[in-house]
Amino acid sequence: MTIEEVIKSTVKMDNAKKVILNIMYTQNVVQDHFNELLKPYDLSGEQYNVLRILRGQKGKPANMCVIQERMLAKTSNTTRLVDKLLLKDFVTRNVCPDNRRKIEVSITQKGLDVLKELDPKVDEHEQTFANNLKPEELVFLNQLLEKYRTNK
Amino acid sequence: MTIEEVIKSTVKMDNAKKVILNIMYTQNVVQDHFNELLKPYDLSGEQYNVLRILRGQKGKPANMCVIQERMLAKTSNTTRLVDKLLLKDFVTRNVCPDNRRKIEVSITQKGLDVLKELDPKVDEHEQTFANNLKPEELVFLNQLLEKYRTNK
DNA sequence: ACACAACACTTGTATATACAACTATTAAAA
DNA sequence: TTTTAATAGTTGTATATACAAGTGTTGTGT
Repeated sequence: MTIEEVIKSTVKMDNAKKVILNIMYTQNVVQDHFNELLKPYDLSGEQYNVLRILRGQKGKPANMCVIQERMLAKTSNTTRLVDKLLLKDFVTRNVCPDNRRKIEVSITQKGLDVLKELDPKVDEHEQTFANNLKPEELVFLNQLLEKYRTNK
Repeated sequence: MTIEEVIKSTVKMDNAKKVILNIMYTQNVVQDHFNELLKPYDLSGEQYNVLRILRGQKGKPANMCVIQERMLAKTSNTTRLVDKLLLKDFVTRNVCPDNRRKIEVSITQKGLDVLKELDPKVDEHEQTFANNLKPEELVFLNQLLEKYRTNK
């Protein structure tokens, strides 16, 4: 389905306009698909993201600003995101002894377990889309997107 | 900046994973840029979108479900979106005489004026990004994104 | 004609996000 | 040492979005 069909546009658009709509819409489609996957686990996409960042720390706790800078969407509310994860016992939160302004957030075993259960499903999600392209097209798509957003 | 640099990833990712992050992040960058543009006009991206759809009707009013199906993000709340536009006198809303379940929404002159003022800025926004790619790359990016999201 | 289903939209509620103001702690300057 | 500034997080408020239930209108079957 072309982007013109998606938005039922009658007029012809130039490629600069089309590419923006394509990026927006594709992100939407991918995100909807991912949210479906997460729904049974009562996790939002951003919450999952935080758990991934914490697992990437390999045992080392992360403080709030580290989490924030590693997230894709620079959400202004890491605190409340971590709150939600805390309620589900997926993370722990402690004041950093060296610098009491800082908070040390770590993933719990329960958090690691849920990630482990999700891993194959997330892989499958990624592959579902990636399989629509040849390996070299995938590489090229990455390069084009990177180049497209240069210096913003 | 590669997507690995953006999220400060230490480990190597495969291309299927990278492309998803690239799509998510690029959408984010583009959207932030666009929101900056709209800020002085007190319009959200979705509100702008609705105005564009209404202008596309060329005088013919659109009812709620027409607006909804033409939007990229299938938001469940066209009503409240139109409410906001109504408060700013950018649209009118009337019960359809032929079928009183339906609502006819039309853009006002004030709405058309604000779109006209925005047109060159939106063009510039689109070009800012598009200029990072050669014309044939832009075409290819559109094709790849379209192919990537096939059948979802 | 009446009951019932389908349609088009609205409203309530819970959650998410954006932005700014606020608190506590530490670092730097006077 | 006291004041001031910078840092790290938190909280309040307003707005946005998602999902489900509700209202009024029209269409269909008996």
